[in-house]
Amino acid sequence: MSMPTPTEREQLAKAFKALSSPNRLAMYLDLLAQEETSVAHCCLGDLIARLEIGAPTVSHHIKELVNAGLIEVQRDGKFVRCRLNAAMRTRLAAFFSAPQ
Amino acid sequence: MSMPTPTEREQLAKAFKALSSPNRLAMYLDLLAQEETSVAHCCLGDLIARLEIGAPTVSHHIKELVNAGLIEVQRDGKFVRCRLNAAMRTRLAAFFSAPQ
DNA sequence: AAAACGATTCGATAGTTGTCAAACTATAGA
DNA sequence: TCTATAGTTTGACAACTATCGAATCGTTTT
Repeated sequence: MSMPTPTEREQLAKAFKALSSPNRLAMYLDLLAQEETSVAHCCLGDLIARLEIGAPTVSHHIKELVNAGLIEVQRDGKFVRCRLNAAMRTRLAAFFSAPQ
Repeated sequence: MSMPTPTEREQLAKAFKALSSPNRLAMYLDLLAQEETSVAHCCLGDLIARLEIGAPTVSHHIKELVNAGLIEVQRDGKFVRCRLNAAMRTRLAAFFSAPQ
């Protein structure tokens, strides 16, 4: 991996900060698992049910994850569907990958 | 990547928290760059010179990075040599790698 | 032994953050 | 239009954190 520019470094720090809260990491892992089992939908209610925190907190965390570029959301009627941002995932994988 | 256990999740969150501070991420990047250019030594003074923060703060950050399993340190006379923990790096790469 | 140097510990402080309860908005269905 | 459901916003607070200056510790050099 080549040396990130200062801007890239800030984006990386932002992504890591987003994943540094245990509950936010759990949310990311939930979406990761969903990705791999091809389950179609994942709305905030699902995440709220699995974690032991309130709706406002989940809503707040989702915003952080979106802002960090880690996930994407999309309104679908009453629901907000969440899924991983594949590009960012690839980028983070590259960051930690040893050269060659 | 298989679903991490709760303990693994906490270790991951800890690692991400350690990388979420811009200055700590800069330190990690410094060591990463060193790794790839095969420069032998890197003591705290080097990191202090490159960042604009004081020695006590750098010392504190180093402890956090060690505690998160991201780097390793070793006393060498007056100096403290720092280098990446390769195993943790591999683990984090695996975390973000898409399946297959 | 004394001075110099590299690093750590301590105490304090300004700023950040995870969480909640209450109030609110938006959409869907009766 | 009324009601229920899904999610958001606001305001507040306790806990945490990045940073600093001053004092201290450990090692090397003189």
